[in-house]
Amino acid sequence: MRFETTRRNGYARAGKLTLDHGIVETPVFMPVGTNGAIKMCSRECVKDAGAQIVLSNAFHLYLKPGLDVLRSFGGIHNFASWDIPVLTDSGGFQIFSLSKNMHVDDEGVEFKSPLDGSVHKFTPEKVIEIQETIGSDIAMVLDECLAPGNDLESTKKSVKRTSKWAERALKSHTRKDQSLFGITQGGFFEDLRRESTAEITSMPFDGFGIGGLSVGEDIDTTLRMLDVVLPLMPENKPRYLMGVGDPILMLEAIERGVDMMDCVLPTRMARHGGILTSSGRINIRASAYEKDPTPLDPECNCKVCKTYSRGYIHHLIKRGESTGMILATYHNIYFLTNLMKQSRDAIIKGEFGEFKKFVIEKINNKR
RNA sequence: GUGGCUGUAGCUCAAUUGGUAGAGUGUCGGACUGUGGAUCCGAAUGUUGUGGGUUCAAGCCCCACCAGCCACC
Repeated sequence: MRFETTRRNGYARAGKLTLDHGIVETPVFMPVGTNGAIKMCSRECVKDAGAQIVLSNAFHLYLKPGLDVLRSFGGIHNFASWDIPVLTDSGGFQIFSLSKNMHVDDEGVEFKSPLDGSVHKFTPEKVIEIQETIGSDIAMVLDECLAPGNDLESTKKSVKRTSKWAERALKSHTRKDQSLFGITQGGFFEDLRRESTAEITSMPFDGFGIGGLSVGEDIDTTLRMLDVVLPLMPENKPRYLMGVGDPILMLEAIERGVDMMDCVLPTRMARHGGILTSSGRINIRASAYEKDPTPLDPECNCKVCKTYSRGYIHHLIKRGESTGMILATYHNIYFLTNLMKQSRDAIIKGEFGEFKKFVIEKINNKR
């Protein structure tokens, strides 16, 4: 892996990430395909919508189809016929989001499969093994992502644990053609955020994730944490803000120096009729769009917006037609990849501040 | 034609011995951020087929009518 920042505008950066399966221009949005597919979007559509890299998930792929199948195909690229870079999340987030059936200790995480109730144990080493089998271009270490509301003491303990896990992950990682990212945590305590960032970034990872944000806290808190953390991160390595896909928050993150982001929100929302537009989010199910002949976003140049009306997609989504979900998903992915591309262009021109202000004002005005 | 059953929210149905109607679904909004096409939250909706009667009180009891279904001639 090679990463270079080609241009900077304040703290915002335009960069280029070179991976075995392709070059990724940053800032970048990465659509999420947990099970080896972006829901409602074929590989062709994903690429067509502008995605340069996609996410998958060690936790889910390990459960199904399982390592045997992945091994027999020689990894996710061959299995899913994905010829673009793939990043796999470790499953750390699942500890948090599926915590009812999990038990965490210093050794690792024991959990019951939500699919069949079987018991499994993830350790930092196991999660590396899984991701090496998957063969993703970028692997993430196992971390512990706490829910908001944890006190200082338990968060501190969690930060220590995440650091220890990071060391173990580094030691067990063998594939030279796979990059490994560490993940910083720290809840909503500035000191712990600093501590975690210092510890994790002192280790020889290829890049660094910022975890545990956008998990229910308000946006001011998120931004405060970013303000604390980003200046402490190495200039020469990519920074990945995990789980953020709100346009405004993405722009705020880019302004502070974030290079990569992923989120299920745009694709999940699309399936329920949530459409991202340049003048804010709309719910296409609303009866106001029943007879609307205009495109989802009049300012969008994507294929869906050039072809279909709001009224038609309103009808399809309300009827649960997968075609409606497919069209909405395509548009939302296009919208975010396009927003990233525009951000990049603005950074290169040295106009990111103005660009961000313009976009955010437009989104806020219409609502 | 005769006998029986049924008629309650758009739909499918609840409502202990008569005490002034609820649920699911659908509809209309909203939430969702390292993926549940999942889920959650909020809202609206009925002169209980029609017309009478009994009763302090009727979706429940009585009568007539209407509609649908079943059975038998």
